[in-house]
Amino acid sequence: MSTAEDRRAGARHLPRWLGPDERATWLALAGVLEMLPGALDGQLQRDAGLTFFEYMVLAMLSEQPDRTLRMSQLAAVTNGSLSRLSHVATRLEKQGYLRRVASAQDRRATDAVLTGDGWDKVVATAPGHVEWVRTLVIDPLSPAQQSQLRTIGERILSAIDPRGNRLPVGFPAP
Amino acid sequence: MSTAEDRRAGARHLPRWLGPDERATWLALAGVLEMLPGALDGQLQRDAGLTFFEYMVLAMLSEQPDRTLRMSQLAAVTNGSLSRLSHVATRLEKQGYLRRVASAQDRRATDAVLTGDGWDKVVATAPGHVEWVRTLVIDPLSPAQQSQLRTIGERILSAIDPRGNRLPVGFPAP
DNA sequence: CAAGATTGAACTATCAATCTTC
DNA sequence: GAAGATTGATAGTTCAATCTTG
Repeated sequence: MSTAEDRRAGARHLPRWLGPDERATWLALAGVLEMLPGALDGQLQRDAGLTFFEYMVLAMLSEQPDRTLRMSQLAAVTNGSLSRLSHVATRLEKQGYLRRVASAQDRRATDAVLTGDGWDKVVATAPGHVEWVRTLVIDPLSPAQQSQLRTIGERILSAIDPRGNRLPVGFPAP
Repeated sequence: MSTAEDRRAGARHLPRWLGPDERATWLALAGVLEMLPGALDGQLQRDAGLTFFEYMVLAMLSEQPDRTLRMSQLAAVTNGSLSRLSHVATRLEKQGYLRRVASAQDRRATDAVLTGDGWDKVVATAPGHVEWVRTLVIDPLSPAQQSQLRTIGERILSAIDPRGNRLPVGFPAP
């Protein structure tokens, strides 16, 4: 048996609408989703001519002992698709910040390697970027809130991708 | 007096690097920033042929008593730029979901009005979208965490835009 | 057939310039 | 001159198709 609302909405179950508190939570997060990427891209674009995703690619490579990562692993740690990474790698390669070399072990695979110029770029860019991240995200939050945000973020990520191919790689500390 | 690190980085102050906890917090949030928009867009694109931003535009209009909002106000409540909204409004207008009419009071202004088709589109789309939002962000969190996320999100938004032109408008409950 | 990766086309967003009205 | 809004060009992302190797 179905209700009038079911048929109107084409839903198989009565939709569980968000309550006032849930709605406020969601709108706050949605606001962050719309605003923060632009704020991050803006600083990096002005100061370094990089997008946030491009910076993350270079930064994640700079964390590796040999400054090298398989394309598929690099995509995982930057939370991007392989296709997106491939396009970005083409751009970064043209700018001389990384190069791609065929893997010796698995001949399907490609390794991305940070060049000397790429390393210098990260070293030059990281301080301003980290300052900006502090200004927008870290400093406005108490240590308790930072801890809460970490847990909350990890839960949401698990809901999006239960497999969770996110590797424990680091943030640049050159 | 400046340190070697200052000169190397071109920084005027010693960069305050993120500590391990801060770094984990930031990486968790950065992961959400990269993954969640795609997950939201994916559901809406498949089920309704809409982007998340397009859905928000229609949903915010559907909240208004007269289903009408000034373009600049609509941009504010959807956390988008006026330029972005203008392009999106052109697309939505072509699809018949909204129309734009010159304001009577201020002849510089334009009012966006949700059409009957636009209303129907929101009614048909909202249940599936709300279910997906529940699955990804509400249900994985305890009520306490939801409350924390709201406060945290609002703090970050204040850091990005201290003026905070965000209006108290609602979520669709058609 | 699955995994790793790349490519081109279509789409979306951003930026600067522009126009009109207050 | 500033506010409200639009436009065109540029740049970046996504999607599906493709290719090669395990």
